[in-house]
Amino acid sequence: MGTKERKERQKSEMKEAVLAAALQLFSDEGYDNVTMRKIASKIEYSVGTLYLYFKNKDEIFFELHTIGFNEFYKRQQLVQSVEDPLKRLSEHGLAYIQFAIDNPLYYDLMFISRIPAKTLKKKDDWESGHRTYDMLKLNIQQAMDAGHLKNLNVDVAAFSLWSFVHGIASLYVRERLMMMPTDFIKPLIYGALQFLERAY
Amino acid sequence: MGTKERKERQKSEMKEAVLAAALQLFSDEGYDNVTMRKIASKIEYSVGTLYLYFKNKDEIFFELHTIGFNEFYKRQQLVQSVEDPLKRLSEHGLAYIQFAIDNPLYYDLMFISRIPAKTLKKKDDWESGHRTYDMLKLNIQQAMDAGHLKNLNVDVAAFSLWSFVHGIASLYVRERLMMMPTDFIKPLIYGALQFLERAY
Amino acid sequence: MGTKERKERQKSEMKEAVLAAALQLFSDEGYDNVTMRKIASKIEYSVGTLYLYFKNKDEIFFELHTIGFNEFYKRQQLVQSVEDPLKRLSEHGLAYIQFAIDNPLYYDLMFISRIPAKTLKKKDDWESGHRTYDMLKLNIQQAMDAGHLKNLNVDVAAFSLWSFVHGIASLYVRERLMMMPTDFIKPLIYGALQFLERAY
Amino acid sequence: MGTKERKERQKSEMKEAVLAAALQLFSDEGYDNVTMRKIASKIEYSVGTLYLYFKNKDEIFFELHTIGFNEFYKRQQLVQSVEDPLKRLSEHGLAYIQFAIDNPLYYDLMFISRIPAKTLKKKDDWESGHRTYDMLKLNIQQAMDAGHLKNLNVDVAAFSLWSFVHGIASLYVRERLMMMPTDFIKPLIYGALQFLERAY
DNA sequence: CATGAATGAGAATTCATTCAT
DNA sequence: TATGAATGAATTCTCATTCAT
Repeated sequence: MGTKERKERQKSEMKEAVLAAALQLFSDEGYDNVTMRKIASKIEYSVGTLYLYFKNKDEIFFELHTIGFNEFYKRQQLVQSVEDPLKRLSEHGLAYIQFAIDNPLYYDLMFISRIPAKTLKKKDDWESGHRTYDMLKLNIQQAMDAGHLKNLNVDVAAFSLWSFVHGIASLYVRERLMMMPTDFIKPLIYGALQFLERAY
Repeated sequence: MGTKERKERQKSEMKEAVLAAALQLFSDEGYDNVTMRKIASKIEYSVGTLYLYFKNKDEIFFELHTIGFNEFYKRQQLVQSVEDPLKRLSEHGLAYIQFAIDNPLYYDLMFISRIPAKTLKKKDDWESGHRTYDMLKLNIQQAMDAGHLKNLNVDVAAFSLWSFVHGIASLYVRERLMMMPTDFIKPLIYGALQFLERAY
Repeated sequence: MGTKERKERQKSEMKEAVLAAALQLFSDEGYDNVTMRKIASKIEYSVGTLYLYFKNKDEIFFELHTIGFNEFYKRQQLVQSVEDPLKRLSEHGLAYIQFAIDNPLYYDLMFISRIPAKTLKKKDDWESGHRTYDMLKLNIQQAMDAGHLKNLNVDVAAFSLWSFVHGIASLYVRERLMMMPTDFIKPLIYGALQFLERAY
Repeated sequence: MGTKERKERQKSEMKEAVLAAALQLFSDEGYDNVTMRKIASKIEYSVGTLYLYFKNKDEIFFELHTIGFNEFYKRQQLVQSVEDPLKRLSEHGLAYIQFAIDNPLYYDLMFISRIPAKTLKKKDDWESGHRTYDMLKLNIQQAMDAGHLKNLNVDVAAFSLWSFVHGIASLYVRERLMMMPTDFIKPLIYGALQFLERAY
């Protein structure tokens, strides 16, 4: 029945609206300063309504967490189609940062924020994080096999690359770059990625 | 008067005790879970007493912020005595990370945490941040003048270096490295700093 | 019209289902922990539906009250067919307790529970309580006329008998006898009734 | 110091005021209908203040429970000084009921109310209940040894006596005797106790 | 200087009830 | 008739802050 479908759609639209509001508030005010009241009033509903869609506050944040990691993993995977190992490595870093630029709120939630302990217990999420790290190590190994990144330990290289892109992403996401003229920021980021390649 | 001085000293000892307790709690329980009551009971005073030394909770954290930045600047300055420009650059990075390792709570507070908006208005703090960044740029320029870091823009290089060390420090401070064996972490960090030098 | 009748029947079947669910929940979770949602989900209807059959939550419990008192009175009346006054008195007590054993939820609701003040206003219910008490007094009088319960005031005797059976029933219903081995409880109760007869 | 003592006294006076208000409300409105707000406003304090004296709502009720059982046990013990076993038994019953008459709110809380599960866990309280029951059985045995209560099982007798006095107390406490003229109630109760003795 | 009592505002969550569909 | 979405008011509990002593 069309009716049933419409209802389903409305329900999921509502959930999305709640999640979007929560994500925005979370980014603006920090995890602990987001109250159910604030989320509710942002979407102009009563507080109780939130509880029709989510069991409790934690669940809202856990759901955002999951969505973020899924999208993250998907993006990272796309890079794997690049043939040349060195180019793949570069694209990998670019994709990482691009994810942060495109989804700064998610990046913050996933990689910077302190997260409520309860949420952390559900380890499934971290898996896509680990899978991504393994993917990075594999790419590094293949680049090494192709004669690059000489005289380096895989773990050190992986950690270095991750630190670098995480540093960039963090500064961008937490707006520590605001001192720079806006037009300047992205060239800076891409410049930094090129800088990194000098070390390969 | 000696009396006056003693009182001053006692007063500042008390403030330090409060700040130390607050910093510790901040680390143990996360920014938002630090309550005035917890700070007070940690130093075995009553809550009301805190208000004799600090106007309010924000002021406590603002003061920590200031202390952190001063210490940070002092540390960075020590490096300037190194003659060789390239060596100086390496030491600069090392000092940055060493600060984070030695003072993870301060690093977190200064470069990662979200700070209540009110606090941020007092811009004085950031000054030592800016001074440090200028110092970095100067060091880079001098390294370039000495023939290193060829074909690079100063701003790009400064941003790259900062990102790199901030990335390392962030991952360390927010315990995103917990997946690694403990003994492994510091070699990894020093390895990463060497990796960076390949790009010089 | 048959249609009308069928509808009536369906309506009253629905009401009964609601009342049964409410009574059960009342027993399982305590009066105040029964929510409309729980009742509704127990009979697998939506909450709103309850309001088609009952004005509000109070009405549900008031109706249970009424049903209980009616059943109670009916049971008590059956005893009146016993010829011998003394035997009739004994049977009366037994029937009282048997009602509590067979319908602990009703007994609780009727004679122990605090009922929302609103409900109590409707005094009709108590009538069957009064009628029963009058019946008891009549039976006592007739036993006296037959030479039993010598030297006793009717009111004192009635109150004594009622207290006794109510005491037993209350302890049973509110599970204050749980310390006793299960098999022991009913013999105890019947023993107590015989004990009472020693005073006749 | 007198100051310290005065503060102690004030503190315990406050606790008592809270407990008294809670007990009254509890009796008037039933356990679950007593809210912290109601208690607070009855003593004309803010809600938060209650939490300075009691950890949470349960603790208030648990404390009342404890006080009640202690007083109860003390009262029951007094009777033991009566020499004559039969007289002692009578006094025992009288003391039981007198406790209920003097402390109807406590009696309700202790022997009639449904109590939050958490409270029940702390079994210490029940001990004085059990000790009292054991005392009753002992007294019965001694009355039997003195030639009374012939042909009776101790357990049956104990249960009968308890049921009887509990029945009276319950009806009194829950105001099921309101249909009787006030002046009539107490004579009725004492009459009932005499009635009971006919069975000895 | 130090305290501890007090509070008002605000947090998460629950629930009886209403109402458009 | 039946529903499910929505809400307002209520619940327990916490906390930064004030203030008389």
